[in-house]
Amino acid sequence: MELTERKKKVLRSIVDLYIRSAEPVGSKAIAQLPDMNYSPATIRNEMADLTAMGYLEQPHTSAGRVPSAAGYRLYVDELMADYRLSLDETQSINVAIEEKMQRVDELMEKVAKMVSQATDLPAISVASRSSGVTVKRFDLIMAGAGSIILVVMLSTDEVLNKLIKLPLNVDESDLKLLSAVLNATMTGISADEFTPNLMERVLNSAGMAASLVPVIVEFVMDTLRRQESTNLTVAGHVRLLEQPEYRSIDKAQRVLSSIDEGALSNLPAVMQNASGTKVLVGPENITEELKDTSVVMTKFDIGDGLQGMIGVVGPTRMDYAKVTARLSYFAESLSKMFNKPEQEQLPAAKE
Amino acid sequence: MELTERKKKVLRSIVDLYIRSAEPVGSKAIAQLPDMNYSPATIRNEMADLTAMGYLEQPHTSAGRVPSAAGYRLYVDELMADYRLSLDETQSINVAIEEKMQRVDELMEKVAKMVSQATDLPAISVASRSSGVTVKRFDLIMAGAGSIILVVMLSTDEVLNKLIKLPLNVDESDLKLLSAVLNATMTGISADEFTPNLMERVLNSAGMAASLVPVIVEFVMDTLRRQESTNLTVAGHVRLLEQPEYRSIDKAQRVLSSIDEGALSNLPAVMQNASGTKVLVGPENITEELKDTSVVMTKFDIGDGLQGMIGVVGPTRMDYAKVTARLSYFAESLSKMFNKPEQEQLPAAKE
DNA sequence: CTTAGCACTCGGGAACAATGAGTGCTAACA
DNA sequence: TGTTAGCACTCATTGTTCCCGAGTGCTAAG
Repeated sequence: MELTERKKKVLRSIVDLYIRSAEPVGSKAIAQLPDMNYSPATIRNEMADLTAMGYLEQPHTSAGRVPSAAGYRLYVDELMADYRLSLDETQSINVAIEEKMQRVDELMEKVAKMVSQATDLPAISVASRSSGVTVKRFDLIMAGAGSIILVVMLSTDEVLNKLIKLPLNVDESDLKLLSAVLNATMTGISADEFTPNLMERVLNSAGMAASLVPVIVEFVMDTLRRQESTNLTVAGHVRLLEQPEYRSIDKAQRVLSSIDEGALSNLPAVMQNASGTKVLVGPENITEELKDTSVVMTKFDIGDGLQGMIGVVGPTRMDYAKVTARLSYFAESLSKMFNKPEQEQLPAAKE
Repeated sequence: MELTERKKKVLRSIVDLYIRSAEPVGSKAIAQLPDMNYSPATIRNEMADLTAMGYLEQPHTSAGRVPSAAGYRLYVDELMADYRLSLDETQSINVAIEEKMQRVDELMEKVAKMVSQATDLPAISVASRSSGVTVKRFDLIMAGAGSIILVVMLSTDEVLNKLIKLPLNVDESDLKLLSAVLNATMTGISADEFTPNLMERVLNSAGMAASLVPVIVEFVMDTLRRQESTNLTVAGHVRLLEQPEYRSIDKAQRVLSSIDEGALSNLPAVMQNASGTKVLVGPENITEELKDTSVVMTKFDIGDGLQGMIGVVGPTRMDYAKVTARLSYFAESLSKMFNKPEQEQLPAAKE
């Protein structure tokens, strides 16, 4: 059975009101809305229908109506009006993004904080990688007595290093040999393509510095794997407490600790083949504890084969329109920022 | 007026009981304790005295007594019995510490998580540096078309790097010259010893690669400053909600957000010249919001001029003995771990 | 100095009534 | 046939009252 226009209008109004008030909405309140030219009684009839159809719920006989999960779903998919960001809002988002940032993980942490602040809700962020990472280049630097610095440049242009202190003596030429061997055999190889066989080969041709090889290999494998693992950051947990549905400590605690314990860690997988902004309404969430919690997520492009995701966690009754708008704007601005030609990398030399 | 032995015993018992129950303690409960051979009436008299002296408080006429801040202070300083860690406890702490860790900041994050888990309270951790950090050594690596890797080794033996992409052409020999200049002029210099004068000198002798200098200097200064700034990590916020005193959302929210907003960031300064474990009881805390919250902190040594601090945030009524014991044990184990000869750094080459 | 006894205080919970927002249904109206 | 006014009914919430009991301080006796 298809919904009549009027039913849609009523449903939308109920969700809108409920989002604002967090309290069951009665027929009278709806009837009083400016562009609703019907009496409470008529609205009541519509509400009874919508309840029968599963879009609304009634906490108890003498209370107003509350949207059901199906109601939210419909709202999000069809009914919700676009929210237009005000100039103030876009500006404060832009200012936030302009802050300088360093490494990817630190950056994602900051992004999460910013999103949380912009939405007044806990926010999550992840950076994940579509393709396997490999090493592009090895360098070994002799750094004083018994210290060697290993510098590794990844296929993503990220550079990592490790200080190796070792008791045995190797000299510059040994290192040169070893680094040549490494560059010849181990570049372009992802973590799971590395075989004991290959290890054997490297060891055999490594000469004097062979004892360094296991340390190096371990570091590299560790690094590559770490690059692939997506590390989910959550920021602004506390803001969940501002929401009326979490005024009961028990509930708040359950939700917050399940988040702390990684209940959201499968979100990246869920988003994998989704595009744009995705809304997970209450029961669509995987974990039991989060069943009256919703998640809104958006992807954005970091460049270098890295994909970012930002999202917001909140009560099922959250202002989807507003949240979605802010997230999209954020995502867009971030994409732009990452993909514009890197210019301020090298400011014109002074004088 | 000095406290009699019996008064001390009563006070200690009251605090002990209150720590467990979180509820005002009455004379009867104290009188019933195994080694308390007095009647409730006698205890009442003592309690009246202790109240007059400011060590106890009475929420209302017909309730039991609750320790005042002064009461806790006395308890922590003189009365509290040593808590002995059980074998189970030490073991689980050891297991936690054995986990492998990488960079210092990541490490401190993990430590905070561990401490929080071990104490069932929110935990904080900081690593701070007593002396200024300087650069020990510069290396520049030519990494393919227009890419240069800057590798910097700090006085702390930490190694950092940055990829510089630049449009202009420099060759190996230019880089050699520049790195020689850098090593000659800018090593051993801390962030605030760097003068425009020095910058001038470096620029003049840098030759072809002079346009790299500003980027390098900016990175180095940034890095050095970042090394000095102490970054405070908080973990396990949620556990605060388990405590009965934070069952009121408003209170919990106030405390949690003031923590989130950095209310604890001056703790390192407070600890600076303290030694061992320090307990900050309620009102001794600086921020208004944290006035019925206490903090227990311990220092430990990371080596390389780095100093670690771990601590716990909880209600003023917290089990100081237990918390202190766990913290000290943690601190000790961490110190040991960091300062033992680095051996597994280089496992014997296989075969 | 210790303790039994007792009158007194007062917070918290149970029981109960009043309030009012909201509903569903029926009947009248356009 | 769709809309609306009217009305009886439901039920969560709020306020009131009352009672209970834990705990106290004081006094007087041991």
